[in-house]
Amino acid sequence: MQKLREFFKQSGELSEENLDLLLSSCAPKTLPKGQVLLQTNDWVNSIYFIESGFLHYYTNMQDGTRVTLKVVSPNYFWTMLDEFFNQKQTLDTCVALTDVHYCEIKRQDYNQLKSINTTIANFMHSITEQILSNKVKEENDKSKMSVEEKYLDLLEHNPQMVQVVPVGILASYIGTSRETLHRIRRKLSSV
Amino acid sequence: MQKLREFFKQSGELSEENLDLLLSSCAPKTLPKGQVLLQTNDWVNSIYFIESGFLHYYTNMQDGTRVTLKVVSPNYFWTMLDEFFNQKQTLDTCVALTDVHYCEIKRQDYNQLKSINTTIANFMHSITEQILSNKVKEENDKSKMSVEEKYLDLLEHNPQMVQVVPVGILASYIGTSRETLHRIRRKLSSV
DNA sequence: ACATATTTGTGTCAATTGACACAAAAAAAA
DNA sequence: TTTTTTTTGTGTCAATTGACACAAATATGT
Repeated sequence: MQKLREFFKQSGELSEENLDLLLSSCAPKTLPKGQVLLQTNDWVNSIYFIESGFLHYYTNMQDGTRVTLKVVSPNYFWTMLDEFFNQKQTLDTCVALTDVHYCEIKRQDYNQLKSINTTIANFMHSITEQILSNKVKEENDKSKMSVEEKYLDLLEHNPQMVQVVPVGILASYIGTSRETLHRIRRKLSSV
Repeated sequence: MQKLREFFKQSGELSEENLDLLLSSCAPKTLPKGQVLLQTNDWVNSIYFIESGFLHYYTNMQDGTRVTLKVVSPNYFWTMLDEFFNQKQTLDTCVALTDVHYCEIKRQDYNQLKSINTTIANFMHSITEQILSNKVKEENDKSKMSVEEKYLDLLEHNPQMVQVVPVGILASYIGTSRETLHRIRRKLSSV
């Protein structure tokens, strides 16, 4: 849980005591490559923090194709937020693209944490605010970029993801076809 | 502030007393059509709740074009989140597309509210969680839709916006060109 | 190590899209 | 009301893209 500890530390000031309280609700786990984390009809009862590896979060379309909603990278909190907060079953799927080490926080523990003391509650609220503002910033930045720029941005900021994740999934994540992404890569390598 | 009062009421249980405390930090204001709410180099020090009218939130690109980041509709909280939470100056612009009635909550009041009592603090955290999960759900839903489906979805769920907002801005919001959106409208009206 | 399954690289072709240009209509300003 | 500005509707054309098809290369499982 080393990376999660770091994440909490740099998110704000927190006594060692409170930090330990937080971490005591986080259970370290492992998911081998190819294994399912969540799938259609599952209830979503946890938040996940990825310590290492990549997850593929996608929708199964009626025609059998998959639309990538997110490739989850290390050092991020992730869950199916609508389903988690509003206690719904999901229609989507999340599988491990590589072996994954993660920490799991169950809804019950998440809610309990908020009632331990106001310092922890404030800290958790501020993390939620940061996740929200990062999310929106990320989305805004993307809407200014072409497909090629999005790919270059990934290469720059998350090269490991480009190496590890199959091109078809990358393309779907960026919002284009496998062939178009391939054309971009060919062009870039020829220059 | 009638709509904001309704919004709070249906977001959770809150005594009349706490509701009044919340509303006492919200100042009702008016912005005439065409007026600027926020522009390049402004500091973002408030959250806004739109009671009526529409705002246009966009980026000014280097080549002079504008990329629409959001058309803000009534009954939503909105601000430039990254700039608000992280106290930055913005590079973007937000103007009124129609006369707008809104409520303003300043950062100072927002932070003070959280310290009044735990009920209010919990309530505010849960609103942040709802905004976050709605945002992500909205984004996921959109990534499954074609341009035409996005337009039909707007027609169904926000017809007033389609009526009031210029086609060029709608197109940019949906992520396409004015001409393509026009082709879609022509096709739909001929059927 | 071998057999099987998945992913990649590539070409062709049809369909979609964006860029440009401009007249008509509508809205805003004077 | 008249003038000016903004927005809309439309056509043409070139460029980009997605769909399909398949061989080569990798990765996976036994």
